[in-house]
Amino acid sequence: MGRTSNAKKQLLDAMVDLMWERSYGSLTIDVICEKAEVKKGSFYYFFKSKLELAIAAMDHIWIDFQPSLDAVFSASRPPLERLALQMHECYTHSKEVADKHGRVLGCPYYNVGTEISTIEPELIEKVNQLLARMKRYFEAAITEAIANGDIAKIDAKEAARIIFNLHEGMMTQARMKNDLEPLKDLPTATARILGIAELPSVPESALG
Amino acid sequence: MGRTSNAKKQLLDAMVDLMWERSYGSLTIDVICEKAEVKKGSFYYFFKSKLELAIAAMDHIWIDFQPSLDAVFSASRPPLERLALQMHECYTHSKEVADKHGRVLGCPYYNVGTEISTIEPELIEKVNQLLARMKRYFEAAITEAIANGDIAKIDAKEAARIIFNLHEGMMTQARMKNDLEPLKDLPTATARILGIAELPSVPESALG
DNA sequence: GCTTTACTTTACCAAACAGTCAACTACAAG
DNA sequence: CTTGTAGTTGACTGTTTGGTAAAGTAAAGC
Repeated sequence: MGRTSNAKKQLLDAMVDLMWERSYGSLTIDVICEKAEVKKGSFYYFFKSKLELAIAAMDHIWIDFQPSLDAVFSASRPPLERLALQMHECYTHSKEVADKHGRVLGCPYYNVGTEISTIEPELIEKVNQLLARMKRYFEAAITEAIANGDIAKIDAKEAARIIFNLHEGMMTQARMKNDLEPLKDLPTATARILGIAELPSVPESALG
Repeated sequence: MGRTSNAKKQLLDAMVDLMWERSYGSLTIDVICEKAEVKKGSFYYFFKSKLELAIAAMDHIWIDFQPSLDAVFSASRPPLERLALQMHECYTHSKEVADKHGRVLGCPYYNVGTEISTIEPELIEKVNQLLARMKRYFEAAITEAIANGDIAKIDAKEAARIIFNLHEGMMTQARMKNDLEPLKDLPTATARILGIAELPSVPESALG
């Protein structure tokens, strides 16, 4: 079967970091290869272009990210608690990333999606698909909260869209200002949109 | 005083369009010059780099945009009506832009701000400054609405941050999906955050 | 240990690119 | 109408870039 390699994974990891830390357009094949410690020939052995690597990198992020989303939105938790935890995790996870990268970075999907939406149709399609998948977690929790009578009857799809876009808008704001403070508005804002005084507090058992 | 020129304005206009339609990173000096119908030598006569032009282009957008902001947030209108009109204008203006450019483009400040925030400190500073200026319109209207007793006493700065970021998040979503529908959630969402059933309707005299 | 196959490496090319410069031109003001 | 000045032009340089291809190498499987 020939020799084995981890160059593909190294390229994906490097691409994820670079797109997050910088931007899609500012990256060159040489820069990606240098960060991945892979020679250019190997790059073209595994990917036919920067675009193809970027699309694969988006899936790569999702595979890393989904387990924590599943944990936060676990059916074992009451729906409003899931949302409260997500808003909390958004802050703590962003802080971890900021500590690791020396800077607040926001949401990689929104960052590159905004940048390339008019330029790279295949990439924006992938980004939209993954963002839609993420939004469904919000929608399911809201639908369940309504069914439980935790909140008044509202349009769950609409509320999910609003909360999700607010979420992303705040992440973007945090990136631009290199400051985590905007994320602290998330629980209050979510509660307001759901028409309740405040979200339930996050149980200690869910933290750390 | 020597010969006159409109090359500088042509470059600024071209840069605004290109950054909005594409992205900052995807632009080369040659592309900018071609769109502006200006030779590269003239580019370097007026600007020392793409970065410097981009910074000037941000101010250029503001100068075009401020009068309409002033009109929408006119003190002659009740504060909640200003917000209602702004949410309405956000849709109609985005539609005009989409008709003209053949695509939904979102907010130029958020677009390039997201892209370059980690790369070009001078440009992100300019963007943040102009976004803060824009946010003040929201904050003033909310403060006045509270003073008038139109809405309950809430933290006006916080509410302005939330509504503003939601606003920008929705514009970004509209760009990514190339679809104006997300913007229709704005009036409902704004009302929820202000803790009222709905925003006042926009008087016909304010339209068109 | 030999062969096949999966991957690596280096050197290379052509195109795209940022940035410069000296010669040139239009025009405003005296 | 002439002179100084603001702006224009195109040709040029060196560098960075995407992309290729041919020779080389490690290991999996027989």
